Amino acid sequence: MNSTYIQHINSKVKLSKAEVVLIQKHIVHKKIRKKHYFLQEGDVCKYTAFVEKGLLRSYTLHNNGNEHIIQFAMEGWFIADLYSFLSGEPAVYNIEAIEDSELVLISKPANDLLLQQCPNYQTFMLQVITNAYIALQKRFNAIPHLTVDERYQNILQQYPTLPKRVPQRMIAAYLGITPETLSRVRKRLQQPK
Amino acid sequence: MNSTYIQHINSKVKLSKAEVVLIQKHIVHKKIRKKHYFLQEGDVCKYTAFVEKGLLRSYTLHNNGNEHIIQFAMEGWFIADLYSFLSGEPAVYNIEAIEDSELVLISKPANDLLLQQCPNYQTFMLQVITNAYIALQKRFNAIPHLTVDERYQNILQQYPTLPKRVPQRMIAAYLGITPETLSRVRKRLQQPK
DNA sequence: AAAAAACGTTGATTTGAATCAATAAAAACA
DNA sequence: TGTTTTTATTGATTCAAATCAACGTTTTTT
Repeated sequence: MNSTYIQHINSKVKLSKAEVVLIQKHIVHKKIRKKHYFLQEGDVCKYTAFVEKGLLRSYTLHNNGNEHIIQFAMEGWFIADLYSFLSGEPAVYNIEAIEDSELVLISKPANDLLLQQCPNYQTFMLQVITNAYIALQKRFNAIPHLTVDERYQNILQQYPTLPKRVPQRMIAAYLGITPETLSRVRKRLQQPK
Repeated sequence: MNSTYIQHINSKVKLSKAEVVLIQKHIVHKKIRKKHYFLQEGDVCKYTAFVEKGLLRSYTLHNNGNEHIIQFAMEGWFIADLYSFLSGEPAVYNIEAIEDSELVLISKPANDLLLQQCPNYQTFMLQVITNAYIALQKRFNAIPHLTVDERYQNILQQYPTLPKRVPQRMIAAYLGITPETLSRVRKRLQQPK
């Protein structure tokens, strides 16, 4: 049985057996435990991680010490500091496992090689990054014209399991509001009208 | 002399003469006048536009009637409703020329063909979309922890010519603030301390 | 060139979320 | 299992930006 990662690529672009072998040769499986860091701000992001199992988050810390969560990555998602990965500059994001997780790691050299030698891999990556861009634009677009209440409902709709898997304060940090405000949002939404 | 568009691609990936000819065969040059629309919300985005000259903006309208500007696109930038372009669904963005502009249009069929038949074109596109993603993430990341004043200074630094080319209220709409607030920001920044 | 529309500034008031603060509840730990 | 640490809720207060409003200026239109 192939890894979830290969299956995932194969569901988007049809891979030959040779391509499967090539990809398999260049990826590394890794488990990471809850609360452990996949990446810390200041380090170079040496790998892109595909989440086979579990849940991680990327975030930045601000002057005042509070966090802004950039992304939650669940099964089937990628997570990395893409700029750091591509440029070799120090990362600006921290990436932490929220649950015990199983990752597939792709190093920069492996990624370069696969992009060059496996056209289907490049096609796949173009799809992945395009989807990520569209999703981010959609999220970005929602900020100025939706109320906080609507933004919370949006995220619930998009990730119904999220409240069961992450503490409320992280959802607040993702929405860019304080935990107190989120608590009040939830209260408002419980008492409809 | 090749079009700016070909030069632009060629500066990122080395194109063969055959590739240049192929690309040239599949692009269309178009001029668009100030205040005219390249795309209107509800229509399908049939083309991606590369800006050879001029300046455009993409924006959405909200209930209350005010605009949120998603992107300014100057010389050397792409602009489109990417989701609509790729999916064929109606666009959610309006794209309007702020100045008389010269565009290179790439249709969906042309794009598909070039991605398939011209590996360098695919490599180029992967770079373009990756850079766009990183830029958007950076912009997104700046929102929660920078003050409005800092965000205005950021955009000035990034696009020093912008205030000369677009009305102030559009910069406000880009920053997600009201024109009144931007006016006050500018006043504050003029009187240092 | 005159009229109309859009734009930018300034002031007064309102408002939604942040902050400060205290307490209860749940989770992590030793 | 009991203790400590994190998390969630609720209330009071503050604050930054939105809104409402008025007015002069610039730009566009005819």
